[in-house]
This record gives sequence, structure tokens and C-alpha cells, in this order.
Amino acid sequence: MPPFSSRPHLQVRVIRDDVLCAPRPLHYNRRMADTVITRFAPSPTGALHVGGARTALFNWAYARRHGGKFFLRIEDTDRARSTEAAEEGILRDLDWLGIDWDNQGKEPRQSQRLDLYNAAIEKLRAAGLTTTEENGAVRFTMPNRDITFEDKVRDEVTFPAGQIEDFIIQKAPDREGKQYPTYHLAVVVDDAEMGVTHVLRGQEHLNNTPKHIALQEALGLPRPTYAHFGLIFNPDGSKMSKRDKAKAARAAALEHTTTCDQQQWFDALIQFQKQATSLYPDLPTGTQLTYDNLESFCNKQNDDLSIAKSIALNLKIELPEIDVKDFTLSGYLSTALCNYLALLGWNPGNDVEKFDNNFLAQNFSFDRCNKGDSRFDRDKLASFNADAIKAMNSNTLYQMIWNQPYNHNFFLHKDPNKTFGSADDPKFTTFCETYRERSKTLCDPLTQGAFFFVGYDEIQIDDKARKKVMDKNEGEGWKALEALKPVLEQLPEDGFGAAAHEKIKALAERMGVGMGKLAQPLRVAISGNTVTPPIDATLDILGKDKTLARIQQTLDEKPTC
RNA sequence: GUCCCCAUCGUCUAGCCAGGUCCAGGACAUCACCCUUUCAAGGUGAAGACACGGGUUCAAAUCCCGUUGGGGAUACCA
Repeated sequence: MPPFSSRPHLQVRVIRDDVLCAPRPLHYNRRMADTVITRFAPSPTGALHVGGARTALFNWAYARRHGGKFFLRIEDTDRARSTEAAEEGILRDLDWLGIDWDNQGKEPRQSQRLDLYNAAIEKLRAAGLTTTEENGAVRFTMPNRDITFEDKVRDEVTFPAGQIEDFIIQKAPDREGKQYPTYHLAVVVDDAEMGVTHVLRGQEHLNNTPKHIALQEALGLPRPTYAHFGLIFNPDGSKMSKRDKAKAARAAALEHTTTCDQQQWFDALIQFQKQATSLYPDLPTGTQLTYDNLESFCNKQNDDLSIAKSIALNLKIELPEIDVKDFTLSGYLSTALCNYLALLGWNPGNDVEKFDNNFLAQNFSFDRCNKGDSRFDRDKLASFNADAIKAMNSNTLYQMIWNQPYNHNFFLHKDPNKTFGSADDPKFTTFCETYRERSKTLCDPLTQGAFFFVGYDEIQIDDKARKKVMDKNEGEGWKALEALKPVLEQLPEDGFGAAAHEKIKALAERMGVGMGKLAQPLRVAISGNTVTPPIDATLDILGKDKTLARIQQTLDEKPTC
């Protein structure tokens, strides 16, 4: 299965102000007596964040659990920050997560239903519940009484009278004279119009609820059932935000500049971006690197993401994953991400931890939700992911490894077909099965096993490993390699790995040494490093010809003295 | 500042609502040992928490009050 499906509804859509939908009738209260209707209402101002993903997941699960409907709605009343790219990305990410919505292709877009909001505002105005600001913005007058509501995860919540101030429900006219509602008004009108019965959202909205309730009452709209979940934070308790990426890149940059000249490095970075751009179509080209913007980035004067990414690429560090897309590119399975995310705030009890969305959809309930905030632990996610990879059937695993999109990896622009004819090549099967046991992410097989895919001259040779394994003890590694070469040469190509394993074992015995004395020099010769999968599998994947060629090429580099 | 919310191992949590079966269970991480040609994986085990102080009760992680700590809101952002 390809990582992203190409369903027709995910085609690019254009957000256009000039084609406002035909006015819809104001028919609130459409809800059926006992049909659960939930919704996820992202604002397309950025990528889908893991917090948003969890909210979507819970809303989806609750609707599915009760045989109801789950709708998507686009909250694009912030015209300056909403983009079609962001909207498209959010839909694609939800799709990737396995969350389907029941109004696909017909998602309401708030910017196109101004008539609905205007009608509501008129009603409030007629009731004398609004004041108009000098600039034309409209403010709603809060009633002067306590507002109490039942929250499904934290019981009864009361806001004392006078505590919530009057608030703006319609923004001042923009340049074209158009007036957009604020979130509060739009959310209340839309939820009613869509028949939403249950509103599940993050705790950051708890304080908004009295505003929404006051509006509902003033408009004569039904009050949905509310449930507020704790928030998700970084392991250190800070807020999970896109800025974390800039922070991480900055920290790495600052550390790096303690070991080198900053000006020189900046220069190298600028050059690097130019080269990298031609190498990687996906590379951020948004910001052209300059001394100035690099300096201001390092001085915390900007958090430019493409600068951060360029630095990360150059320094070969990983930026923290924040958005769903980040996790996709880092090689996480949607099933593992959903499972882990669901566990942040909900759990089925009985020490059950591993489950899929289907299970969630059958078991999700408010009485097993937690009230507290939680911290996002990448180690645990990685562990879930590793387990999910181990549990995959072979076919799916091959496909996933083969089709995994990458954030950045130098070797990826090499051709894996140099090594494997195709995904059907038995070598590829051995490769996948070998890395299944040792991969935390879908990127691991191709990054850790990069040496399989490149020519000898492109192998990253670890000098330390070479010194330790080859040169030490008067070059015993070189001697071992020389002894190994003729033995391997005699072996058949068919079953090369297993046969080689036998021979190496026998040879080690004859020489009176441990197997490592032979296997390690061999590893270093063929991979440049001391770490590879088991030697038999490694040799099988690489094949006899390449193995022997690499041994010879390595021997050619033997120091003469 | 004001208001709202929250509080069990480092982290996610079970247990709490219907007090005794909890000197608190699981998972991730950590450490040790086993396995082992490297790295993993796997196996076994160890260490590790009821924030604090008052009540109520024969009995409190569980109920009540307070303190402290953390988070959220206080936008013509959602």
C-alpha cells in the first residue's frame, strides 16, 4: 500500500472568496434524537499537529463507537493565515492516519458560509445583545450569570458571572469590505447547523465553552455535550510546537560553531544549500541562506523552518517530529502513531496497550479518559513502531520499505535497483526480514543498510572501526582478511552466505581464535563499519561478487608499513 | 493578577466513582544477567510512585478541606 492514497477528494482544491456558496437555509436543530454527530474542525494555517490528530481520532472513534457520523469542517476565517496547501496537507494526513469522515468532498468551509453567520449576528443584534466597535467589529454581550455545564471527562464545571468578558463575534471589515466571524460565533453556528451532538476537544478550549454556551442560548440553539482532554506536551513539559525544530537546529548550530569558524561554516552552508537543492527536490528552498539570516537565526531573531532544515541536513541531525507529516517521513506507521496517541489520554484498562483504530472505534468511552495533561515520549512511540514493524506481514513490509518517503537521506538518490532487481528479488526478501527485527522505523532498513546500495567508493568508512579491527595487534585484521579471501572465493554463489558462515567458523577454529576475529574484519571490509546484520545474511544480500570485490578493494588500501 | 482545570514510578498509565483483596499492577526508558560473530531482537531479573498537611472512618492511593506544584484561558488566532 503506498503511503499516501490518491483518492479523488484529496485533489488540490482552491479556496476562493469570489465563489461563495449559495446561501443555505437556516435550519438548525436538524439532529436526530439519538444519532451521535462529532466533528473535527481544523484551521488550515499549518500542518496537522499530533495534538490535533489525537482530537480527530477521538472524535472519529466516538462517532464510530455509537454508529454516528463524523464530519470534517474547515475553519478558515483567518484569511491571512489560511492556505490551500495546509488544507490539502491536513486532509492527506487524516487519510494517512486511517481516519475517514462522512462528509468527504463536501466539507463546509467557513469562509464560504458568511450568510449563515450574518443571519445569526442579525438575530443577536435584534435581541440587543451586541455592540458595534468604532471600526465595525461586533461584540457580543455576555449574560451576567454563572455558567455551568457538564463536561464528560471532568464532570461539572462552573464559570462565575462576570468572569468572561464580552467578546468579538465578527471582525472588522477587510479591504474588500467583507466581514468574517470569529471562531466563537462560527463554531456555534456551524455545530448547530451540522447537528453536532458531541464536542470533543483539547483543554485549551475549556474556557471558551461558557462563551459558546452563552451564544447558543442567545440564538436558541441546542447545547452539545462537551468533553475536554488534557494537552500533549514535550518530554520536558514545554509546549510541542514547530519552534522546537528551530530550537533543535539552533542548538546544533551553536554547538557546531564552538568547534569551527562561524563565518566559514556559514559560507559552507550557503554552498551546501545550493548543491543540496539540485539533489533534493523536497529540500526547503523557501529561504535563500545568507550570512544575515543565518546569523539572525542563530541569535533567535527568526525561527525560519527552511533554515532549520538546511542546518539539520548539513549537520546530519534529526529535527524533532511535531506534525503528523514529520512522523510519516521519519518512518512511523500510522497504526503505531494512532495507537500511541490514543493512549495519551485514554486507555482500555486491563493492561491492554496494543490496539488498532478498529478496536478504538469499538471501545472508546469517556469514562476511561484521563483528565491530566501528558508528555509525548518518542521512545515509547518508537517501541510501538518497532513492534508494529515486526508484526507486519512480509508483503506489506516489503512494500512499505520500498515506498517509504524520506525526509532527507543522501543515499536515497542512488538507485536501489543496482542492488536488487526489484522488490521480488530474493535478496530483497532476506534484506527485509533481516531488518524487520532491528528496525524502529521504516527508514532504518535503508539508512542502516545503506552500504548495500552504494558502490565501494561511496561507502562511509569509519576510521576508528578500521583502526580497531584492522590495524590493531600488528594488523591482525588485514591478515584475517587475507586468509578469508581465498576461502570465500571457492564458495558457490548459490547459498553463499550460509556456506561462508560455515567456512569462517571452521577457519576460526583452525586458527584458534574467536569468530569475531574474522567476522569483524570482513564487516569492516564490506560495509566500512563494525555493525551489520548477521554475517551470513549480510553476505547473502550483498552477493558473492560484490563481497569479494570489496574485500579486494579494501586489501588494496592496506597500509604498506 | 483573575478565572478554570489537573496531581500514582523518570514517562504513559491501572487502581479511585461503589474505602479493606494495593507494603500499589502493566508498558516505555534505565540497570544487571542469559543468548550471541558485531548491532539489534529475544529471555530472565532488579531498581523505581500514591505531592504535602489536616480531617472522616475500625480501615484512605481511593471520600472531604487546605497547602504546594503544574497546565490552560484572559486576541478582530483558532
